[in-house]
Amino acid sequence: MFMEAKARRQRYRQETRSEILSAAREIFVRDGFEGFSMRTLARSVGCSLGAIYLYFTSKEELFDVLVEESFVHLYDALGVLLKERNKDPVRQLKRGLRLYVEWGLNHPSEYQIAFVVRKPTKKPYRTHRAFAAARALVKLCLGKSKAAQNELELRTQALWAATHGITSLLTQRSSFPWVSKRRVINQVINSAVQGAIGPTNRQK
Amino acid sequence: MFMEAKARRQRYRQETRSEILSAAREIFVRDGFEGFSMRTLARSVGCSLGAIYLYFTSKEELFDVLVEESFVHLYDALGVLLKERNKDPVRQLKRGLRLYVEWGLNHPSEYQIAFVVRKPTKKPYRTHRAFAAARALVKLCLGKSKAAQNELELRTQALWAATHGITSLLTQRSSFPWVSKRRVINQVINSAVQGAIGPTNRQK
DNA sequence: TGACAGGATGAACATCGTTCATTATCATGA
DNA sequence: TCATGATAATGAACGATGTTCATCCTGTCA
Repeated sequence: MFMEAKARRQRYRQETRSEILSAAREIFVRDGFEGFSMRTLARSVGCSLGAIYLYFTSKEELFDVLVEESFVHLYDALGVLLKERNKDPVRQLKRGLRLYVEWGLNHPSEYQIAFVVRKPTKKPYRTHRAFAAARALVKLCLGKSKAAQNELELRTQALWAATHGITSLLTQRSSFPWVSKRRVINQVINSAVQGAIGPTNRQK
Repeated sequence: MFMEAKARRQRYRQETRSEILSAAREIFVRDGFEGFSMRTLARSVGCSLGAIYLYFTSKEELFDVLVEESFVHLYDALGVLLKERNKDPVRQLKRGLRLYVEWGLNHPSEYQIAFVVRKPTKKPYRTHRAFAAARALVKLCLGKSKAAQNELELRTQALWAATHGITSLLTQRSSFPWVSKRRVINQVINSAVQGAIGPTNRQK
């Protein structure tokens, strides 16, 4: 009769917290990053403006949670790839990168916040799981070549940079006269993967 | 005795406009994008807040001019490359891309505004001269191969995307544990160029 | 019933970009 | 020389933003 009250309190608290989050996500997806305001959020939730600050210390923290939540799905999708050991690692790697790009196209606002808007001085998002998956696949592709394995980190970073480039441009400047979004994605990924798993013949 | 006054007016106007621009650039470079406010600008210039709106219709237009000014130097540097016809076009292309990346590293705020922050829905898309320069060099590299030339635009776009990716990441997340900025840049550029001038063996 | 803890409120603060009625400045025409 | 008209410049104001806080309301336990 005394823990019960506290538990119910906490449960209720968690509940309204989720309501705020889902309302925030709806506005965020619909109106984008600049269409979002704490006041419209409060109106949508049906509570006062100050109430939101009882559940989130700031707008930034709210976005952190929102983006982190969204990234989980990407993590999961990429994690599945790693488990399929029987497939050709190069094809797996390309599939993973395509998943990454497509996820960015489907979640432009989240991608923008995670890699663009956010100040890098804050704690980074846990994008490293996706990065780790890429590194593991590159390692598989490189095989037993010692020279290439020594460049594993370098090659993975470059691979990620190129993939991020096309993702960022397609989400941010979708009105650019792309010859074909799908073909450009493939061209970028194929080139980057080829370079990542190729020989270490870089001059100087 | 009558055009003279008008001319002096215009000269003076141009002068204060330049003063505003240079003060704005200073604040912009020092405090970044969010440290910038029209009020601090007015204080720095030594005029009232409203006065700035006599010379620029909005903060956005002011940034447009600022960024456009900065880009001119990049254009010039890349334009020189195109004039040196005797060199190996592949090396020229790589040099141009490295120039592009380095320019981004030296002008992170401008790069961010031009390709990241800015909404592309404003005035119609004006493909940059830098892109045209890249396309011209890729065309040179491709030689007489008809099949490859048909993919000229595709290959250039992918090349730009990869280069933008590393530029964007290095400027935005310079605290990421890059194995070596210089080596990553080279790895990205070498892979992307190799892919851009390679055969057209892409499956489907 | 009364006391108490915690959720919720709405007014307020500081700041932002932008606008506008008003004033100051100054070269020119009578 | 003085009035006129055009333009530069001002500062107060508007609406909007994120955030805070003193004040209520509400439900739980002795």
